[in-house]
Amino acid sequence: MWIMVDPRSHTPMYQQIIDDIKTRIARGAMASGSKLPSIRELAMDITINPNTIAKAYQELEREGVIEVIRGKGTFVASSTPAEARDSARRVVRDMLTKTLVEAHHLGVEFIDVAKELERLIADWNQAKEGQA
Amino acid sequence: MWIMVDPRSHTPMYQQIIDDIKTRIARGAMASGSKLPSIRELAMDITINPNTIAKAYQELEREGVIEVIRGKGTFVASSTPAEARDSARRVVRDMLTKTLVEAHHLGVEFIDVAKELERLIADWNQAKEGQA
Amino acid sequence: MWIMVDPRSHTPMYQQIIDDIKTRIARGAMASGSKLPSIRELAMDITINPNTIAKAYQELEREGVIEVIRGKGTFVASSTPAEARDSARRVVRDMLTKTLVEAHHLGVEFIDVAKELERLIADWNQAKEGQA
Amino acid sequence: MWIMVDPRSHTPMYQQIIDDIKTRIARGAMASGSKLPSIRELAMDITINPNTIAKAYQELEREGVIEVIRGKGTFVASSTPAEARDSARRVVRDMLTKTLVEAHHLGVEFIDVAKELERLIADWNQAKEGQA
DNA sequence: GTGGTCTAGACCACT
DNA sequence: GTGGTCTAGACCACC
Repeated sequence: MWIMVDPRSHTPMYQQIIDDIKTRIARGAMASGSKLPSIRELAMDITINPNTIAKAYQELEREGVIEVIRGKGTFVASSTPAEARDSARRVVRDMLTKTLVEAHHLGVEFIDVAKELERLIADWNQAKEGQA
Repeated sequence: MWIMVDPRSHTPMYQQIIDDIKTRIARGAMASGSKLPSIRELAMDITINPNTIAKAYQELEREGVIEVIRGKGTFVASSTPAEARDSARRVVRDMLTKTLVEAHHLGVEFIDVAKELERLIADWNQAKEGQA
Repeated sequence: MWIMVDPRSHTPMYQQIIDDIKTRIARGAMASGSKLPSIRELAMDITINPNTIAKAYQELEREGVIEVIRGKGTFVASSTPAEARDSARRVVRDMLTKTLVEAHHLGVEFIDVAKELERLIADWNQAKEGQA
Repeated sequence: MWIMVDPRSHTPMYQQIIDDIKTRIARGAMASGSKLPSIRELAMDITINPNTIAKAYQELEREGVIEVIRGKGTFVASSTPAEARDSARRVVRDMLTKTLVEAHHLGVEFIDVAKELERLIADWNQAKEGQA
């Protein structure tokens, strides 16, 4: 796996790995049940401390995004964990609100934010169809 | 001022203050040129160390959100959309992308994200009119 | 006098006044022996606290740039104070060094710094001739 | 590292540290990617509070002069001339103008300022070759 | 009165 | 080990 991590970034490396894997799954690049590289394997690939990978995997498991099967490996979980359903809307709304605040201070019109979102969704869906 | 800070949160307190103030300004709750509470005053109010407030104010000034007038106090800057309109778009797009990734994992449909955004913008504009 | 002071700037207002007056004299806009506005007069003009003006004048007198004649007013001093001669070169060299350091970090070539300096000197001399 | 800081100076200690490090890098005394002393280490050396060093390092990182790698240390950034080439010129011009103003008051001829600058550049380049 | 700097010493997150 | 955050309390410069 060709994960890119930037040690200079202020977001911790383990978080970057989490974000990267979540994005892949979300984009459809990794299907449910597909196998993730082992910790040691991935650590070699991106020359990073295995502990850092382990921490990322641990957190992803905690969030229900991946599943660890002892002796077999780690796999993309089948679907959204049930308990998260409730807070989902709130999380999304908070992120959108932060985006609007930032847009305001950067002088970007709200209408342009909405347009940008629609464009991103369109691109996304198109990419998924391409993979199907 | 009734800023709420959670000392247990993972985002640093000074950052929470920054976010809070930026949100207020973006929402129109604090007009251009209006005075912010003095560092010591705010520190008393939310029982936090003045240095922490000072750090937040300094960062806000660096971002051009507020202005410091020596010996007088700190004030909301007259909105400076700045020259960096290009990078602004990129920032917004990145935030939206992260939101979509998160939405996917939480099982929220993209169409609902778009609807939520439109609802937020509508609320926002309405609130601003209410203040005018 | 039409001094421009920016209360938002991080350089203190009294220092801005000092810099402004020194620049005028250097540029030849104020000749030796010419009278400066009184503290109260200037304070009214730029709507600033008289104490701030007083501090600027005091510092300028200390540096030998202006002279205060009791009951008459304050005037541009005749020439460079004698004692400063020694350290003059060092001060200029330090300022140039700082400029080079900054230029390096900003990615400006040294040759361009030298060219810029020559251009500035040329402009300056031309302006002076225009006034003569 | 043998940084000299004068606690009695009017320019804050953290700024003196910033200036010193920027000068070293510009002079070529510290190459891209080389490691800076850790905050605590440097704090011990010059018997100064670690927080003061931290503030200097943070500002240097903000300016893109150094890079922080979490848990590893801080390193000289690979020279980033950045996109702001335009404003760079303005900064340099302003510094040169201030230098000329000061030179005039100190009785230093402009031609001597230009000569001094050329001498400094020559010395600088020579020193860099010596290190290569 | 305002914000800016510095110290001493603590605790935490990341690698 | 590294840097980042926070506190308590001090002193200073500016207006």
